[in-house]
Amino acid sequence: MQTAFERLTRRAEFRRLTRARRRWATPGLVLQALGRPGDDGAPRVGLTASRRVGNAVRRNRARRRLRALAERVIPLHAMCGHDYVLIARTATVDRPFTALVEDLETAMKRLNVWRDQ
RNA sequence: CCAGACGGCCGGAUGGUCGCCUUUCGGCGCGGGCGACCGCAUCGGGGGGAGGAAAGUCCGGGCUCCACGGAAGCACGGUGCCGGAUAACGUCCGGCGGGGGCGACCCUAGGGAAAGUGCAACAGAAAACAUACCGCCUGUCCGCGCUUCGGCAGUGACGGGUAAGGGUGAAAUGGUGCGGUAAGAGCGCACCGCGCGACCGGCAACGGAAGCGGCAGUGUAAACCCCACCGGGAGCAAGACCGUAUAGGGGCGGCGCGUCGGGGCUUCGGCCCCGGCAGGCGGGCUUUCGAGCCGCCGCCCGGGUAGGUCGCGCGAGGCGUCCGGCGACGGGCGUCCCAGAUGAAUGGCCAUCGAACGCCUUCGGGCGGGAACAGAACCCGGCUUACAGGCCGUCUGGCAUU
RNA sequence: UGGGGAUUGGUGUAACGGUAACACGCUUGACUCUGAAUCAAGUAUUAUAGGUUCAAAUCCUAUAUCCCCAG
Repeated sequence: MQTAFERLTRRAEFRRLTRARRRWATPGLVLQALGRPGDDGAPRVGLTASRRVGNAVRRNRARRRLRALAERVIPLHAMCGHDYVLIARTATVDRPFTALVEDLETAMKRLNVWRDQ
């Protein structure tokens, strides 16, 4: 398997992507992406599930589905040297997994961070 | 069989595949160390990986830091029948009193109202300390009416007795009956209620009770309050350790007022200007000419923001069994090690099976449907709240049968 | 984690334990040729559930939602 991705863990890193205002929303999720100048390392991914998604069980489940989604798509198609944040929405829990995959691919293409194999 | 009461337990299952966190064992590699070994990276194998409420944060404790004098008291807050259990509790167990239910059983903040203060709307005559609106009985006086002239009944004014009756209210100074009386009244008597209560049972709460008292002060303390008991304060973001820099504190040591030529001024000490040479990271200010302050360089020390590590899971521990106890619980023995994350692991996807529930039904079943409440964050004991559905046991009432 | 507070018509606020008040709004009617203004009437599970009390928006307990403060 290719070099996977690292996780975003610092609040400042999340805020950097939020301030960039470069995002694309789909029914299943919202994607934020931003390049890291002068760094061509592995992509880094952060996951967010706010209280609007539901109670703790729904939030955990939404985050875990997004994590599984990232494990499947990011290593293959994400451009290196970029940070990504996947934000859960209310529909994330109930949406079919294949539709979530399409959502993420669409969002990545729209933000011009798509990389063909 | 129907209806119900109480207690306990479970709370989706199986498989495939791809992953995550932690722990342990082994292999290879790199780095450090004389070495035992330690650290890092990677690969492979094994073990473990959400709950009965993990939730709300309403109590109690452990643990840590702060304060302190072994404490005690005041304030404030809490608890509140009695006894026990416990590390402790507002929890639990057993018992008592009161209330509810045919019953099993359930509910119960349930100390003190003759220590004091407050409050009791409206209605009612009167609402807590004594009283009298209507009424009932009665005395005196005046007038009127009737009269057989003896009085009689009614009415008015003033006075006395009374607490039966009336109506109000949540609550009205015991209730019923008989006697009694001018009318009445525990005024007297009987029964019931109430108060005190020798004595008896019980560790106690409390229960029983001879006898005494004609009955005495209604309620409210989840109003203030009194009494008894409990509580020092803060919380794992506690607290400890490491510690980045072009940030910053302290100490020690080091780094400077060069010289030559020409000109000008002079209080004759020096000062200024121009040029050359040498040196350096070496600049600025003050000076009593010793130096001082800022500064720069080196070394050392302390604090410490980003961040990291520990705290962090062997414990009032789980399971089994025996003993003591009505029980909560306690004790002995055996056995097991059983989550530890930190933008936060405990999962994603697929398949099969599947309870509830809904629809249809020829009552055999068929179709749909797909699992409630909910996710550890230092730990433990409780309480409270949420929860589809299912299982087990004990007991009560009713019906039927024997 | 610790502490404090709020919840009353549609909205914003009142109410010593004793008929839930006020303003604006809304609805209906009157007045007007019509509208505005005006007048009249209506508009409440006092967040929910228990308890104390003769009586609870008020006192107590639990629950739900929301807000604020400190770290």
